[in-house]
Amino acid sequence: MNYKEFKKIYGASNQDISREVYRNNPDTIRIKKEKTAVNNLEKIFSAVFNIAYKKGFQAMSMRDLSQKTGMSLGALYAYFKGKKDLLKIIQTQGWSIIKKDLDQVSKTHENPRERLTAVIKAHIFLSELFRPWFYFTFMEARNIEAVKSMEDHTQKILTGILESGEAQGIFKPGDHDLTASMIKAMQQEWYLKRWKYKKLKISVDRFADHLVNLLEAFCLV
Amino acid sequence: MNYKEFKKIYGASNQDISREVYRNNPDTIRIKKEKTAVNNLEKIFSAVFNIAYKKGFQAMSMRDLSQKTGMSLGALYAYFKGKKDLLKIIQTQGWSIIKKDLDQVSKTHENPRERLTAVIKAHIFLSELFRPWFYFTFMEARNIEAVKSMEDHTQKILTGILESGEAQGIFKPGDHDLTASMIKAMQQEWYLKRWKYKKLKISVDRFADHLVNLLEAFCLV
DNA sequence: GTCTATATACGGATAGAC
DNA sequence: GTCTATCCGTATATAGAC
Repeated sequence: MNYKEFKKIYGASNQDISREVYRNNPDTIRIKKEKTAVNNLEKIFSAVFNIAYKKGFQAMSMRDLSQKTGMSLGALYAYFKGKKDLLKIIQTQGWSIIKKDLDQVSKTHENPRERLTAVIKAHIFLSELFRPWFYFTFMEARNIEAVKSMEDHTQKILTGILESGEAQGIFKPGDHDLTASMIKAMQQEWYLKRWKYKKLKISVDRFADHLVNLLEAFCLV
Repeated sequence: MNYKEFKKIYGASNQDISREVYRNNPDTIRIKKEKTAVNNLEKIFSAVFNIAYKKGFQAMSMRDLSQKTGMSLGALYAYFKGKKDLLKIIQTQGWSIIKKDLDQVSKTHENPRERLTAVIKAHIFLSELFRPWFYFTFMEARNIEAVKSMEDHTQKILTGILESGEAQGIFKPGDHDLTASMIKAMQQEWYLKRWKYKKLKISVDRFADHLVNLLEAFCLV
């Protein structure tokens, strides 16, 4: 599975996320027409990610956001109750589609080796597809409990695969928790340091393959 | 070399950094007595790291800082021109000692294998010793050019070691830039996710050894 | 050197017209 | 649905006493 194939199968779009957010927040979003709402939500999220990348969410003023989206201050407040509310929406509501894909992948493949590869790659490919969401969540929501527990969850999936692989004699015994942590660190590297890989001209497929190779050299019997 | 030994040889302290900062900023710091200045600078930095860890530097108000340090607003402004200036001081001035240690380590050991281990461990141990500095810089200064070029610099050291190891027939040929990136990602994991390793009761030595083992399984001929 | 009191600006949020 | 004008709290920064 490479990135191109992955996109065909699982490929949700930013529009899908915005629609999801719109439908999940009927009480805070005062806009009636779904089409305009979804459209503007996309603009808003994109602008937030853009500004927050440069100066952080806290340092972004509503006036910054107004300028970047081309919408007025008043208009913005029809889409969320306030700045805090906007943050919360991004932190919590936007993830349902992404989570769905991750869970789906982690159920495919019986063989531990294939399963490990699939799960690792799926995570990287998703973070490529929705990089701004991943980046923003990491930088602006690191200490939120929900995010920590998500990290815990995906780590446990990896540890589980490593353990069942060991039980089947495919993987070496070892400190699987620690190995799973290292995997997560390397996955995060992809969306945290985009500038580096752009500069080095390293594609997402090359990155993912390298990670899998590195890992198999260490784990396989 | 383990953490305990490392500390004995290279162990600078927070006080050393504060003294360095004091001496490097005679025009912005209005305090005459070095002892009180260094003392209070330590308090200030520690408080900044503490508050910024929870809510980020931008969200920290000067009143927060005043309360946490026990110093008044007026007193704080005798130590830096303003909040922006404080950020800049932390981002740029505090690193000279740390850089010195890193450079020193990277010159020891002729043998590539030993050198790789030494450099990797030294970086992790330094980040343990000065975790708040590393964490803060990552979170609050990621897109600063100076920080990017530091990352570039340390990455090139790693790539260089891998290449010379390949030339000597000790390491396998491979994509050394990418491998060096992965190493950096795993090193960063240590100071970015302290809560996780505390919870799993994994020591810095165990973490560092695991990283070295993982890498050698991949690199050694 | 450090404090308290205060000037000044800026940012979040709302009212009400269109 | 979106705009402009405006309110008001909060944050940075300074003045001047001790």
